[in-house]
Amino acid sequence: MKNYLLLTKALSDANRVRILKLLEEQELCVCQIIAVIGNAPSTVSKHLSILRNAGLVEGRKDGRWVYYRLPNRRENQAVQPILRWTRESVNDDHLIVNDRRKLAEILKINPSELCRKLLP
Amino acid sequence: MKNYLLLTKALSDANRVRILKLLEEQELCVCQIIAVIGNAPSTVSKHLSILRNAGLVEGRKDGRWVYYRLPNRRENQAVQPILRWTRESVNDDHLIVNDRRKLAEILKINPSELCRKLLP
DNA sequence: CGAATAATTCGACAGATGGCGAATTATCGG
DNA sequence: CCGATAATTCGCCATCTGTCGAATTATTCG
Repeated sequence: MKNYLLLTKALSDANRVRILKLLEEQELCVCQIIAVIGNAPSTVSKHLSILRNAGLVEGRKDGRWVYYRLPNRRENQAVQPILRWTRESVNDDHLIVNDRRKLAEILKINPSELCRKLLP
Repeated sequence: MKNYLLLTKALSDANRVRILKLLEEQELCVCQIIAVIGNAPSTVSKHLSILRNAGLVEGRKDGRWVYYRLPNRRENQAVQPILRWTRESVNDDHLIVNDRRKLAEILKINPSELCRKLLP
């Protein structure tokens, strides 16, 4: 039950679901997620820690950057059903579609340039 | 997304999950649910309305009593995957096991007697 | 080493949520 | 028709949660 509630609570916020949907596409650096979601860095960081704590994302540190991705079956088998359900349930939502569009734009920018733009 | 969040929010409270797990066994009258969960009637009623609003339970009025049950495939196909996941994910939790025990006791009592006992 | 920068943690605050008791509604039984 | 009763709605309160900006940590690069 404890773990079940960690999952459902993590999934009961729109911005966290948006983050998950972004990561369905590919691994992303925190500053890229910030650029799409539009919250303050501290807020996004907290969301990511909640998702990680529930086992819904994996973090990988590379120098100054931290990359997040969905766990593969080896890393966390338990969350695969709920990730699949999320993948299938939320797709044609305007917000999500628009996020994908934004992400495509952001991926054209060099990540290091991106961060300098975001934190003035 | 709106519907997805209705579901995940509804499922992100322990007492609401307890109610769902009780209903996996059989249709139940509100007073029986109150007897197991132990919250005030108004609280249980609110939980039930949140669950119903998410499509996770169906209510049926029979005279003074209202009975709740899980929706069958005809009534709400969309929630079947998440109900199945809930059924499979939360099972050997102490709280849930104990609720089943309590329910078994309560089912021995005539429902009309039960209610008189509960609301003194 | 020291300035710059990516990310996280901390502290504060507004708004959402779960809880209860009182009031209300609907229904049964005398 | 009227009292009793099952359930819901309402009003209120304590707590939790999402958000931000400031402070902190870790790392790169001049």
